[in-house]
Order: sequence, then C-alpha cells, then structure tokens
Amino acid sequence: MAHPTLEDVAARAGVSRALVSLVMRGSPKVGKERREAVLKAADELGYRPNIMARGLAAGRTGMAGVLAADLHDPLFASVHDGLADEAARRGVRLLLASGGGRPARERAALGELLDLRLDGLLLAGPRIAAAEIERAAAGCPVAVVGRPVRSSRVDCVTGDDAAAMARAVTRLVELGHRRIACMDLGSGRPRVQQVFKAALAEAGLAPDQDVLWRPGGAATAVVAAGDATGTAALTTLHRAGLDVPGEVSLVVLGDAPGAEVNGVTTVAAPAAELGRLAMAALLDRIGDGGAAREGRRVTVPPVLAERATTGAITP
Amino acid sequence: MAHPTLEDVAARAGVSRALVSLVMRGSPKVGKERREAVLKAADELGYRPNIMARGLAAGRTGMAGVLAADLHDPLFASVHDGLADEAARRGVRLLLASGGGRPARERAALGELLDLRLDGLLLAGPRIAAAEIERAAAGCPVAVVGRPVRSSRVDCVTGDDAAAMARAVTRLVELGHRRIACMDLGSGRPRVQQVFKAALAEAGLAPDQDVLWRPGGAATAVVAAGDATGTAALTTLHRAGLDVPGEVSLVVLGDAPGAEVNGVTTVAAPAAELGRLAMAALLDRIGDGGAAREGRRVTVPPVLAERATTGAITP
DNA sequence: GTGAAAGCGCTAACAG
DNA sequence: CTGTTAGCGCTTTCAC
Repeated sequence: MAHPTLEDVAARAGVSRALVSLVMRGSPKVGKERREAVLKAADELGYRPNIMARGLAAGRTGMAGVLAADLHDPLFASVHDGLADEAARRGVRLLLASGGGRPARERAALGELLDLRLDGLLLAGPRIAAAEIERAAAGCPVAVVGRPVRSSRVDCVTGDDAAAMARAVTRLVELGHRRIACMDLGSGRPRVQQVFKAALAEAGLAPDQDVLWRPGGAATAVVAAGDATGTAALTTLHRAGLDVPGEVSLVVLGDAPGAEVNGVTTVAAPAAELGRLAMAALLDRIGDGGAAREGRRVTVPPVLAERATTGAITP
Repeated sequence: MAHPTLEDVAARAGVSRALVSLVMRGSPKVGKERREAVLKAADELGYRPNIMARGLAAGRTGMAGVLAADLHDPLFASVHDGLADEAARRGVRLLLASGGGRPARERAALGELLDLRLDGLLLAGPRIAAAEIERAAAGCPVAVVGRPVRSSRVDCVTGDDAAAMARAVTRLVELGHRRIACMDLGSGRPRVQQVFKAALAEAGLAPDQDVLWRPGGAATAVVAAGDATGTAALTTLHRAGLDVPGEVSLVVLGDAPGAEVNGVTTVAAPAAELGRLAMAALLDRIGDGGAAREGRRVTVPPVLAERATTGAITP
C-alpha cells in the first residue's frame, strides 16, 4: 500500500477511524490498551497523516508560509534561522517560497502561498507594493521582516540602518578617528550619503569636502555601506598598499558570513533576532484568532562586532 | 466573505459547481458566454482556489517540494535559480523547506514535505543517510542534486570536484605555472589533497615537498579549495605583500557571489544548470507516473570563470 | 455542454 | 471512552 489512510489503520487495529484520529493527535482520552494497538498498526503500515486532508478538515494547518524575496541574500538565511527557531519552539511548521529577486515572481509566489490557506504568512524583505501586502493581510495573518510597512493589520520588524551608520561612526570616533570616509558600491544612493553625513554631524564631525572615500585621501577610517562594498573595500585598501587597521580602519555595515571569516569589523542588525521577533509577532497574531489587533511595529538596534579591521588611531 | 468557495462563485454566476471548476482549470469545453460569466463572478468575489482541497480531490497538487540542506550555502540559491526556472517552464509550483544545516532538522523537514503529498521531491545537497532518501523515494518521486546517491529509483545530478581541481591546475599550467600549491581552510580533509595531487600528476607535475601553500614557499600559483578558503587566500596573499596575479596567481574552487565582485578567477560546477537538470529529471519522473525507471545519474563538468587573479608567468 | 452524485483523507461535533 | 454522522472545497465520473 503506497499511502495507507486513517481507515486502513483503523481496520488493522480493529477500531473506528475517529479513535485513530484521536490517537494520532495525541489526545489524552484514549485508553492505553487501544492507543498502543493503534500506534502499532500505524507503525506497521507506515502510516503518515495527510496534511492536506487534515488542513482541509480542521480549518487550520499548523503551518506558516515564509516568502523570501531573494534567496541569494545571505541575510535571509540568518533571518530564517531565527524564524525557524521560534516556529519550532511553538510547534509550527514552515513552508518557504522564493520571490527570486523579482517582484513579478514574488507576487506569484505570494499568491500560491495564499492559495495554500496556511495559518499565516511571513514576508521577508518583500519588494512588492505595500498595497499588495495589505491586500494579502486581509485574508490571512501577515507579518513582515526587513521592511517597514505601515498598516493596521500587518506586524513588522526591521533593523535600523541609520542607527547602524551612527554606531559605526561613534565607534570610530571613540577609537580616535576624526577623518572618516564612506564607501558605497551601489553609489548614487543618496540615502547612504545622507545618513552618513547625519551620523558624522551627530558625532560632532564635519564631513570632508568629499564624503566618499578616495585613494590618497586623508581619511583614517572607512565605513563601507553593505557587504559587497565591504569586501571590495578591503581589496581596494590592500591594493592601495594601505595597512588595515594600521593606517586605515574599516567598518562594514552588514554581516555576511565572509566578514567573520576574514575578521572584518561590522555593524549590522541581528538578523536571526529580527526573524525570531517577526515570527513571534505572526504567531501571536494567529493565536489571537483575527482579533484585528493594531499592527505591531518593532525596530531592533544594530550590533557591533568588533574584529580585526579597526584599531585606535596612533599618531 | 473571507474566502469564497467554488460554490459561492457558482451561485453568483447562476451555474453549477462543476461548471465553475471546469472554467477555473481552463477547460475548452465551456461556452464563451458562461465562461465569462463565471470569470466575472469569480473576480468580483475575489475567488482563489483552495490548493489543499484541489490536491485532495485531484490526487495531485501541481507542486513539487524542495528540501534545502542549508539555506546559508550560497550555492543553494544558485541551484534554486535553475530549479525554479525549469519548474516554472513546466508549470509546476515549488515549495521549499530547510534542513537548517542539521541532519535532524533535515529529517524532520523531509517528513513534513512527504506528509504534504506533493507530486515530487527535490533534495538539494542532503546530509541525511542514503537509506532515508531511498525510503522517501518509495512513496514519492525523488531527485537529488549535489550529492551522489546510488539508488534505482532516485535521479541524481552532481558536479565533479575532481574535474574542477584538474581544470584549475591545467589552466594554471597553460599559463606557465609549474609550482602550484593548494590551500584548504577545512584542512585535514584528505580528499582535497588527494584530488589535488591527482590533478598535479595528470598535468605531469610532481607535488612539491609540501602540498599545502605556505608563506615564503616557492609556489607561483595557488588553488583554494572552497569559497571561504578563497576569500581567506586572497587576504593572506595580500597580507604577505604578494601581488596577485603579478607574483602569485589564484584560482578558487567554488563560485560565491563575492568572487565575481572581487574579480577572482574560479572553477565551479554551474549551479543553476545542476538545478535545472535535477528538476528536469524529477519532472520527467513524475510525468512517467511511477514507471519505476532506473535512476538517472548525471555529472556536470565544471566551468572556469577567468577573472583578474590569474596571469601568465613571466620569469 | 451541463448538472448531480460520489468521493479524496481527515476532523469535529454528537450521541451512545 | 467509543462509534456515528457530517462535512472541509474541490475534482471527476456519468448520465442528461
């Protein structure tokens, strides 16, 4: 028998289907005798409950969906660690789908997840329009991580990139640096420079004539905006013959796996923690059973991991 | 109405449920008139088919499961690109689950995926025992990517690390290198050194007294076994004051995203292609409808991406 | 073409 | 405690 059903188990154990159902769900009100008979029969038959059928009948599945905007983003893997942890802790299974980095695909994946009628949906770094998220939330509990969404019925958990920038700068200032530059591979993003200038100002520093780092500049420290930029920064500094952290200190905003291996000092949102909080919010919302609670809005402060690319300035 | 059903649509359109079902699945044998009425009603109601119910009734879901051993492995994201592409091309939806890098979790995730009764299962780089994979394959079409599994009913698609090593070495030899060293952060893996020696021998070179790279050695080229090792190698070489590729050439086995950004020459299995082939094998198997075909075994040759860390030797 | 009837495998009242 | 009775939302014969 390829896939024995509840009925097969019942027949073999000589009991009714309902009894088997109770046993499978670990109900306490079944006699030890019969329970064991049922378990034995199920085991011998290699019985596995059909989740679809269960979900259909019960009206809930015990599963939550996770939509990853882009599997290539190493951040997602860390977020997922937190997500999975919290879900496991609360006995909820996770099903993932990927947006493949493209809004169109993401939209499609969202639709499929919605059609599965899972108990809830967690959107990780969604790139689709807020209105679409809102619409999804109308039919299913939704939480978002990694992107602020202002909506009454969506919980959302985010990091704080401005705070991260500020943390990087203040740390460098503590170390004695006064001429700090910023590096951004995705250059032209005005927000990065803006945030950088604000952080500088907050630390009581005036930006140099040029905010961005350039070889031969006077900067004694560099803040790299993003993981890719960070790796590139390291390479560039080395190529320029600069000793790190002897001559130049480097702080990277973001915490890709490579950073730890290479001993790069980083400031980043604690991804797993974001994930955990988002999942907690989602499960709470599911638990509330649609008590149209106000959307929870959580911002998590960044974490500094001081490794080997930063040092005190020694004139 | 939170989730209108087929029946609601039928009522609104003034037809029977069966007719709506036909329309929703795009059957050609429905009059234009009625079809449009149904579509209109469905749209107005915001109807979305319930996949669980559909799967239960139809006996197939139109979905395949993908079990990722470890989401942190950037390789998986690339494999998934290929997977998703092929699945989309053939009209199959994908549902992912993660093994979280731990065999125990992976086993659990496999069970959940199995319980969903999807049409097929794709295991990406599984770490669980071959026997467990075999067992899963008894109840559901299964294909494996990234790990060789010899089984009559499992298709599997893998890269070829020995060939990758050989490709790296022959390329370096073409460039004039004769003293080539190997670097392996996960040191102690005997297989790596063994494969390296074999590649050297094949290229007509004798290994130096010591196979592994060491600062101050005479090697003019280094092969780094793995992405992490590659990044570390680059840093180490730079720290040692060596010009790359002026004094030392570097080839990394593996193709993490950072490699391209940093212009590192790599040799790696074409991950997306592996994914595509594995998904194709799985869908073929599903299509065969359990015609206990012999397991397909595909090995894909590695690809050299020559970037900026390799150069001809100029004595 | 179209509608009625019979499930898919399971859960959830409800009587015994 | 146990078995019976209805469905969950959809697909699928099979007559009309």
